[in-house]
Amino acid sequence: MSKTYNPKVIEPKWQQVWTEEKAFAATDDYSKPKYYALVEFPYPSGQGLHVGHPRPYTAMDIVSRKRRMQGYNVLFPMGWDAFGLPTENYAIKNQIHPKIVTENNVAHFKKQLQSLGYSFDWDREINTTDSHYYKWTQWIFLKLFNAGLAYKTKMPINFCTSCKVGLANEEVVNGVCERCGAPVIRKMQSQWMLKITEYADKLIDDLDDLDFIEKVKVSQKNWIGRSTGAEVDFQIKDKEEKLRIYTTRPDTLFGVTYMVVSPEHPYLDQYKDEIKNWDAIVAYREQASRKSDFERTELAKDKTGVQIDGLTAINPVNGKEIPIWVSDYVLMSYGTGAIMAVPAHDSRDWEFAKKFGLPIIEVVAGGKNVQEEVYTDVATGTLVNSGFLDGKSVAEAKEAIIAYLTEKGIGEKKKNYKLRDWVFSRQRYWGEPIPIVNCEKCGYVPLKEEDLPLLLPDVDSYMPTDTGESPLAAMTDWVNTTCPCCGGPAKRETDTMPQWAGSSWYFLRYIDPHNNDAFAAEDALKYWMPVDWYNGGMEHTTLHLLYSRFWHKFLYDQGYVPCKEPYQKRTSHGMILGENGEKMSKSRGNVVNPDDIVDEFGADTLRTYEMFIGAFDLSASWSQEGVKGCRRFLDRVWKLQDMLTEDTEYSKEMVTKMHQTIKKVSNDFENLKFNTAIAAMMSLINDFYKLNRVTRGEYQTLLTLLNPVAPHMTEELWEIAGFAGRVYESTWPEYDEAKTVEDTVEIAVQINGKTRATVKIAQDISKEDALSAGKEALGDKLSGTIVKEIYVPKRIINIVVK
RNA sequence: GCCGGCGUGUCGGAAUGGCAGACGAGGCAGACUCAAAAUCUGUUGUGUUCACGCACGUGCGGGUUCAAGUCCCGCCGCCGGCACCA
Repeated sequence: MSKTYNPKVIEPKWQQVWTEEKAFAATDDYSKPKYYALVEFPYPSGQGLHVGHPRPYTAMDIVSRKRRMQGYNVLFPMGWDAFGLPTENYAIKNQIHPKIVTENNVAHFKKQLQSLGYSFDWDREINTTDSHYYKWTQWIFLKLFNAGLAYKTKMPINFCTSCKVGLANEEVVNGVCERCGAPVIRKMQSQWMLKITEYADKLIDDLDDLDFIEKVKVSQKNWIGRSTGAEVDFQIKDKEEKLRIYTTRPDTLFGVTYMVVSPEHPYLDQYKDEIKNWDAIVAYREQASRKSDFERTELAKDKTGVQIDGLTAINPVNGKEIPIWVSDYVLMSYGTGAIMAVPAHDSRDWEFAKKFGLPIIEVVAGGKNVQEEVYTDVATGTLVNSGFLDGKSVAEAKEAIIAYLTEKGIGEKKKNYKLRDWVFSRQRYWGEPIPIVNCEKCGYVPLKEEDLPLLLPDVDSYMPTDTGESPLAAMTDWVNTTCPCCGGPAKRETDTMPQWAGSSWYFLRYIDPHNNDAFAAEDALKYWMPVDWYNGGMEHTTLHLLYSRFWHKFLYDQGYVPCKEPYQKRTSHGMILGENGEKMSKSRGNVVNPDDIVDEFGADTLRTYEMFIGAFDLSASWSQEGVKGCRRFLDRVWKLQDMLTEDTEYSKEMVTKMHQTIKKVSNDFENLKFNTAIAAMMSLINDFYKLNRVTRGEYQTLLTLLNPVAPHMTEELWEIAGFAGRVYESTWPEYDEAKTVEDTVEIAVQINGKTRATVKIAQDISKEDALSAGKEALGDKLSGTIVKEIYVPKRIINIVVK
């Protein structure tokens, strides 16, 4: 009898063996085929690892282990995305330096991850808060600055009127501060911005050649939101200046009945003296400043606005005078901050016009009465009430009006994006300092490359200031410096970078993590890039994934990386929910700690369960009973050693099943269908139990197939059975397609689509023979006139009768 | 609100348009045991029938097809993202 399966002993044993043997180190042997598998590095929070983390990590660990057995030089690294708001807030609250908090959290996370037996190459561990790392984050920022892609502008931040600090969106709950409950206002602050919009077209167009799951591509395209329309100038009556608007529907220009400018539009201040209801405008502006863009445009059930008394615009195509309103459904950050309103054919304009009793003029026929229902269909309508555009389709009218506007010099074709430039400043301590100084003479001056890294000052106090500025602003010794350009007095930038900065290029650093002369050596980049497979959460699709593609494309344009896209393949995993089907959270009391599962059942059971829990891309609820089932499966595998025979071949009863299982597991691992791969292995083991026998050949194959999922146990069993070497350095099993099919198949025989019998026939039988065998199986159930006979080989026979 | 996704037994979930419910959990029964647990074996969608069967079944309402969980149209419900959480 075998000894009992004890993961508490064998798991640490094998983890130590792997470390000693450097089993999973990526080598610098560039003659071997490479495979770069990447998972999103975690934010080391105080809560420690969550059962959600092991899902993607185990999945890519499986892929990595399989690739090594297939002969690849695999890079599968791990690191820490350690700058961030929660650490800083925790540090302030508990009076511990964020650096210490981070060190503790990282140590905890690392211990937890190591207990799960991942095949990470720990020699390449990185940490975004390490100055040897963020030196290069700052270096990339300087390159962006020098290329004109970083600039400063006034942007609103959330500001708590009581705490006097800038707040993240997450810290604002229903318009009030999460900590103190005081109202939050939108305060204008000078901010660093990155021109991601300059890469908008490339970020959309280059998606075509990438192996990203479709919903990721769709999300990125929608997020960038490219639209083609026109900018048009409307003369302001009795004024020099024109009001420029952006519209995606220039074809509806004859239907304009009013215009709207955003509350932040510069013309309001400019024409202050002529605006008769200035007080009302100011009051409205104040009210709008309390809302986020999201509240203004999307959640607003009721449109609000004020008509500007004193300014009128003139429609350039028909000379009509039209009123100008201020409303917060128009954003300064999209288009030109002003719109022409065509209530008949835009639902927001329609709601606004209905609320304020503004006229609605139909210019595209095809809908119902536009006084009662807006008509926005662009595919079928025909232009009316539109002078020279009458009778044209929407598409024709668009083209004609753009040509007209261009010719007359009153407008032009214009592409626009929903994508906005990236707000790159945070008024926070715990982030990468922005390597810029502000010199009275020279303006914003970048630090010299040799002066990097610009270290985050190591101080005791990093409390927020009450002006909304970064805590760094209070550190005058650090702030006051000299200009790298003229040597005169200058002040350092006190904002820090957002957490997204460090994660925008981390995959490059893994390639050559100890290099002090470059973020990575050229030949190493050439060999390892691009990342072959990157798996991460759907929640990172539009920010992290887009930001890192943007930085990579920039580095490519500057000649620093060898490929224009960082990731060849991108997949996503679903969330692990609590036992009650809700998101796991402390407040809901449904959090499962992976340590407890490892302690009670072992890491191999946790890994198996996380992969078996359901379809990898869908969310799944945790179930303690399900964990037990996976442990039972591993116990059954363990006990197979008592049924082992000396035969090194597959037995005749099992040969088809073996080849089928190798095929199924191999393919399912590639397609992230881990649940069905494990189901196939369970079924295989059930068969061994029925025979009460497993040959050494079958056993060896099984241990290899199962190794990526349950690496510790399979290494132990491999050693006990006396197979040569280690499983991790063995070869992935092959299957013979011809041996995956039985000679005969049992198929259903239907009458009018309803199964009435089954029949066992040779799988390569002719249609005639199949049909007659089917009819025979049906016997006297078959009656009436046969209308049609269908035979789908290996699938079905269907006889249609009347 | 906009964008994306998901609705299948008691539960987690399987099904290139081809016998719905693989695999696991739970239940029931048997073996082992003084007994229980563990383990092993069998069984398990609903209705109806002594039974062979038959009928009904994939959120709801229509449609396409020899054949629909799967494709199309229209609803309902739930989940995720929405730019300073990461």
